Amino acid sequence: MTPPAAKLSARRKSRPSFAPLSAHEAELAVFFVRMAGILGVPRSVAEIYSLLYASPEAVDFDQIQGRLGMSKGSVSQGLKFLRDHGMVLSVKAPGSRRERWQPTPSLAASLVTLLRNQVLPALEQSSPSLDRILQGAQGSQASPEVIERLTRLRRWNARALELFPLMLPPPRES
Amino acid sequence: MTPPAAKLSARRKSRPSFAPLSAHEAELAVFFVRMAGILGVPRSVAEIYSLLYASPEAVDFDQIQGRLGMSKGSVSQGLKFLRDHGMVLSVKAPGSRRERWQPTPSLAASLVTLLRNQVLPALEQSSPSLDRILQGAQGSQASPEVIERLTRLRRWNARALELFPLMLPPPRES
DNA sequence: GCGTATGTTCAAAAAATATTGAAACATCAG
DNA sequence: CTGATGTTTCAATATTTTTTGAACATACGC
Repeated sequence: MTPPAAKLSARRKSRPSFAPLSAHEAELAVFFVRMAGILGVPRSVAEIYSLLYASPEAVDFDQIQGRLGMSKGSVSQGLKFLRDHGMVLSVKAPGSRRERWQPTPSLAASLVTLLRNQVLPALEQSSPSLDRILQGAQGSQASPEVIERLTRLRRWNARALELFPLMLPPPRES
Repeated sequence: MTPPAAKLSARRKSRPSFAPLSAHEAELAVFFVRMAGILGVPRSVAEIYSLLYASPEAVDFDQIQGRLGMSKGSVSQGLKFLRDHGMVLSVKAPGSRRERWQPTPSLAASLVTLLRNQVLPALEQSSPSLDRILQGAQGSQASPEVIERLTRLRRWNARALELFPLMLPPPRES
């Protein structure tokens, strides 16, 4: 099936051809993918982060796409996710429009941000609900045991709500 | 379409017919489903837990199935999940083969167990990987920056690994 | 300013996950 | 013992999530 040396010297852009992941890079990706799974972060996002983490230099869009063999769409969405959660930083080389990416210095801080962003909205949304539910239970003749449970639940919710924001300053302006 | 009073007095078992969830029960379920989502716990499991949580008395298999309107399979799997993570307890009424379920007293403890069960295996599996990766990086001429990152990562992994088991005694025997 | 290098969006396809239900299994009350 | 009750299993199905890729936007170097 080998096609006849496809119109050689296609001037357009020497078809970059990126190195596949090394064994160690691949193994690190497995690690990150596994951990990400626990928080429901998609594989592609974990792979991107892993690549940046194992790279001495900042990595650009095309390298990410090429070395991980994933679509533009995935790279774009993955970087958006990582950006939105403050997990990566971009550096622009002068005289080029292209952005190059690297992991935020502290992985710990990144994780806290991620966690916060996932949990806080849920807690906030639930707060009024819990109040309503508890009041309802107290109004009707609900069992003391259930009321006790609901009370504890609401107390927790409230405590988490005031504790979380202390863990880190709110996400930087976009 | 009303069928002719379907053979009345079908002796077999008066078709129990379970009450649908009350407004408050439903709202609580939304809360638990939302929280469970963060940890990737399926909706059906959260619904079951929520129902038990809001019930003054222990609840049996058929009631769970009936009130939540879910299949036997889901109820069975859901209870298995909750059982395996120490989140529910069963009580057997004397003279009946049927089990009745209630939430474990401490939701906090349940969550820790759940977390531990999800995270620990991942950490353990990853430990040798990380060692290998780091050694590889040190062997080849990897950048100091990357080596530093990998070192920190492994230190974390190790620390988490020794910290986690302290949080609660290992899951009770089945 | 123009044209293209660079990135984003989003509908459709693919993959992963959860749910169902019927058949197999287990157990205990009689 | 045994048969009905109570539960689990698992292949098939339904649902949700993720990925793809081609069309669309944007802005920068020239």
